[in-house]
Amino acid sequence: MTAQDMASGVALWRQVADGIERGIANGTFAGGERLPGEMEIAETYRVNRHTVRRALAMLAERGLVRAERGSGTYVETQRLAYPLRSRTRFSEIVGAGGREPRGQLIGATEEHATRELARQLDLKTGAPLIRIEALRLADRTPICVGTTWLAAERFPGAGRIYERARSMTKVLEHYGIRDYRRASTHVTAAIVDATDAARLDLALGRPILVVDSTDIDADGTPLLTTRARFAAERVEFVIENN
Amino acid sequence: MTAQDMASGVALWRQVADGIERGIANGTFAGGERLPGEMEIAETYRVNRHTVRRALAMLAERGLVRAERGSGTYVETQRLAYPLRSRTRFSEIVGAGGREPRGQLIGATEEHATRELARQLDLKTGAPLIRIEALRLADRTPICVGTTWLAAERFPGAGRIYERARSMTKVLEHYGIRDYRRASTHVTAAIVDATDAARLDLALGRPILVVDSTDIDADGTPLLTTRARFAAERVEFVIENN
DNA sequence: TCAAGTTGTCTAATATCATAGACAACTTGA
DNA sequence: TCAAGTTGTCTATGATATTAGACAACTTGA
Repeated sequence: MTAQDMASGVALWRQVADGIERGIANGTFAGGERLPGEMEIAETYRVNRHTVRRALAMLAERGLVRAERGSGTYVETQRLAYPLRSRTRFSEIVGAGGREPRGQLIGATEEHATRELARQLDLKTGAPLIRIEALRLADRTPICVGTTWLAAERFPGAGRIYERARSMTKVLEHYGIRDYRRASTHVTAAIVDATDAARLDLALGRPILVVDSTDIDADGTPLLTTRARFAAERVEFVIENN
Repeated sequence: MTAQDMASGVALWRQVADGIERGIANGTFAGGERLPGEMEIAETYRVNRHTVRRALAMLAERGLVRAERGSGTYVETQRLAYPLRSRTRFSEIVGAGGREPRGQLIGATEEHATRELARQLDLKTGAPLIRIEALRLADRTPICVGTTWLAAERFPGAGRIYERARSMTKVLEHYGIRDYRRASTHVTAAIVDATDAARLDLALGRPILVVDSTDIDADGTPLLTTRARFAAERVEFVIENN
């Protein structure tokens, strides 16, 4: 313990915790990676192992790391802070966190509107729909799979356009819609099914967040409705109360 | 002491000191003004008077406040926090502190390069130089006098241009240099001489900080070298370690 | 299976942090 | 001059932070 540290007014364990957190934030310790052993950390910070343990306990409580007895302490895969607002796009959210957003088309098919889908899109039951299945990733980590339904009459060939653009915003732009917003958002939770588990690279039995949302244009006309399934352990919805 | 404070890892006296320092920085407590009494501060922060005293002792040691027995504790004339980075300009630093930066040309003359100046500017000994002497102030307080040397062949008439622009950045822009950066910075201390004492409005015998620096362009070619003398009691250099 | 290395959990001693009270020394204004 | 209010200094006590050592429980790879 140096004289500087003694006069700093910041506890040693806190300094160690801050240092490790910085390392996680700037990529020195990547998500899922194993941290140096407690003894090694203690030596690098010239501090007792118990002090390191206290720092790690704080980081563990905040969910940044996870200790595994006998093995080591690992950087928890960083949860994506996902604000639920009316005008944010997946790419913006991921980009804001310094990660690269990716989109991947799983498939586009045609089907007919169920009563529920018809109600949400303000169509008649049985109306032709385009169903787009897409996977969204941050860097190489799958975040969510989303199923989007659009009216086939208004958006003919939307599936092929999404395949090239890989962005629903750009698909709507192709049809001349530059301004749209979230009309409603419903969030619930479930257990992942086998299909989504494979797509999301999730173990069976893991929880997912299910988000049903409908987007409308400036006139209030429904454009599309989406059911997105998020890997709960990789995302954290943020509702801002201002 | 709340549960939050206990787990923060930051000592109470440090929190109080930071709070008072913030108050000084944002103008809640102006320079020269009397702080609330120790008892009053203790009550506002809900801590013991001794804890406040420790906070004030730290601030006093850093020169931000000065205690006067029987009277009170007063805010010392604010020291300018001056970051030593490769791309910051005097005007930006002063402006960031909410003060108005001013520059004042003392004089511009021609002279020949000494061996040392030639080495720094990558010229031959005896090469013609332009020597610009300038005073820099924050609001009405002199902060430093700087002597800048430029190669006369590359920057003909730089003195007159500085006189109008009052900014070395703008002088370089005039010669088509939009990007330049600090190549080296050397800091030492000395006692002010009579000439600089008058310019800086400093008492004789007061310490100054002497900063020798050389700026280079994007290609690494030396553009100018400067010896700046700062009134030590009005400035505090900040070196960020990240 | 075993050795080496890891995290988890005890006990213990020392240093620092924070509170509490009392009084001295000093300044200020009535 | 004097009372009120200020900072300076001392003692004392309990809580927290930090270090130190030992051992258990567990994982990993040879």
